[in-house]
Amino acid sequence: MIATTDRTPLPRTFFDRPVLEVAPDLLGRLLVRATPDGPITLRVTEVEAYDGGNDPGSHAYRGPTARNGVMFGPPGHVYVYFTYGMWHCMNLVCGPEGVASAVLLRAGEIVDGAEHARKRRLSARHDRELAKGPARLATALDVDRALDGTDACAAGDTPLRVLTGTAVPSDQVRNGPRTGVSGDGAVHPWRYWVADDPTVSPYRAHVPRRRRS
DNA sequence: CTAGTGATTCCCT
DNA sequence: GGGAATCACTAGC
Repeated sequence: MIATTDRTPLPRTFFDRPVLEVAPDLLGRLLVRATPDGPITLRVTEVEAYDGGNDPGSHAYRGPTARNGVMFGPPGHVYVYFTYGMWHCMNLVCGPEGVASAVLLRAGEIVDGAEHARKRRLSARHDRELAKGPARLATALDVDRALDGTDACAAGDTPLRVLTGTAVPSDQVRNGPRTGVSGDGAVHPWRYWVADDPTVSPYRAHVPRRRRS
């Protein structure tokens, strides 16, 4: 008997838990994004946890700002930030309202609507590279700051939703240091990925860069 | 395959 | 002012 994929939306209670519980539990879940061209479905294969005010690596570490306000709101909503002057990255807010933790979606496998994703990811040489990395994932799914604050648990005709999918068994979950995180936040092994999955991004340690003259 | 570097702009200090 | 939860491209092994 082969398990069929569960298309039921994840309830808000799924996200209203400690972020270190939610992060590994998101692997294998499905993200459905309604793009202007058509729907794209992504199976989540790699994430990172950011533990709000306790975590020097988190955008919320120094309190609420114009950028990170959504992180302090209710769980199950989307936090999108702009970085490196070019890219967007997408998170799902966890924990109760007032607790600013979130899970960064770092990579995934596009299981439906790849023809729409390819049009925005022209440099991808294989479909497994369409969403291999957080900014590639956001680009493939046409996610930018306009989606910041979107409720991913809402019913009806929404731009973005998270479905139950098929959770990855715990013996196939791996974890290690977070990619690109500098300073004291780098010590936590809060990156989680699916073992041996070809859509998981390569690990890159943080490298301080000097500004060009 | 790995390592090095330019691109480009928002946001906080 | 200058770093940033990154990517794409190049050189070299």
